[in-house]
Amino acid sequence: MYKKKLTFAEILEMIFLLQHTDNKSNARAGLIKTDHGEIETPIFMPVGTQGTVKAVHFSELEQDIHAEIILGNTYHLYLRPGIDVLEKAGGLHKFNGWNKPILTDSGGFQVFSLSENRKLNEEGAEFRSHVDGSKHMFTPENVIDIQRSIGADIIMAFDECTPGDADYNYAKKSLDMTERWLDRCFRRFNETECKYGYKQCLFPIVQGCVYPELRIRAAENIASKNADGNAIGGLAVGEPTEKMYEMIEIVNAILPQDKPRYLMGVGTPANLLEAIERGVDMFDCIMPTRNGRNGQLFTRDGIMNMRNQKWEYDFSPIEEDGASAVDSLYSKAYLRHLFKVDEILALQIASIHNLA
RNA sequence: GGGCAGUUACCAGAGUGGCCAAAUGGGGCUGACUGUAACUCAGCUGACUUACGUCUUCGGUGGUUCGAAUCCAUCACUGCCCA
Repeated sequence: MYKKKLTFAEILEMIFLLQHTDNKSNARAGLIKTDHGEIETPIFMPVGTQGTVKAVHFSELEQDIHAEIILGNTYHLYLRPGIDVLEKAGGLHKFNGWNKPILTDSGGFQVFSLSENRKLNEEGAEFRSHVDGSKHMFTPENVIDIQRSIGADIIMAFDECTPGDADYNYAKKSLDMTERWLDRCFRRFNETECKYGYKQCLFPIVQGCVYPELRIRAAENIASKNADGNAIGGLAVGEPTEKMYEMIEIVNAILPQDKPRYLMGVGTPANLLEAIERGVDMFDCIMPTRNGRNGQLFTRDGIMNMRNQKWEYDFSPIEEDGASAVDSLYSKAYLRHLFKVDEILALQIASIHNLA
């Protein structure tokens, strides 16, 4: 239980204020401070790969969904609109008009998802653009530079997101390289600064696939970096869900208590709750927006495909304003259903607060 | 009244003697989606069957043929053109 009273100066210094911890689980409630505002954790961060959260207006994000931070993606923003455009605009916040915190993923996930379009080597990853086939090189150094230009509040180390079914040897070699890349990321990060006058922080990413030995090694290495926050990557990428939970437990036992823990790319409502219980503070996932666009909801009665006839829909509590765009409707309905989970979390977190 | 074209599954529309229960779209049904190359993808969509398979279909009827959605005759209907 975190009981130390902090001075105002101390609070200002901290990026993460751990407010309460649960005594029955590893769940915590905290506050992340950035120059674009505060984030209450546990937090789900909607994904806005290309600078905009698909099918959801910023006004909806703020007023209906109460998003406190959104994601952008280095690879996608680098290709379009391009770094020169973003720099000219004064960074992504100015470019897209989102004045709250932003986190950018490094492109490590594209190393995984666009694996047919890239070649990996020690130097970095050579990509062929999925847009026009042009060749581009991503290295730990230029990925940091690009993220400096994008100007997100939280930026991510460049890693290889190892597939969930990788064998031990591959996973180990992959982790070895990710760790070397991490050192290069920090070096570059420390010798550069934000271009727009506010603070950026760099989160390293724990890899190691489903192998406890590798995860432990990775977590220990990353814990020693004393970063402002730490991420767990390479999960929900093909491994069994139980393995994912097991890895989270192993890693969170090692990662610093007093820094936010970010489980990348996860996930389903159940995944969120399970991970919060294991001490995760931050999440992102494309699932709400994609499933929203594809008409699928999570309900307490199970998965619901909204385009199927057997369901009778009652949009009345959702559509007070009579908006007509069907895809927007799906997304909003979905997002609200998902963020109903937030209500459950809110209750849990409230109970944690009461215990304090 | 004359001439021409056509009628195929829920709809549109291929198919012009056997490899056809019949391409492809749409529609319908059902899944999937986890740091977003995906407002996308996959399966099913004549009947019975878990399946193998069997049966009934291509406007109606009657033929030709070992075999017909496909050829012939005839009837019905639709569209266009000329009177």
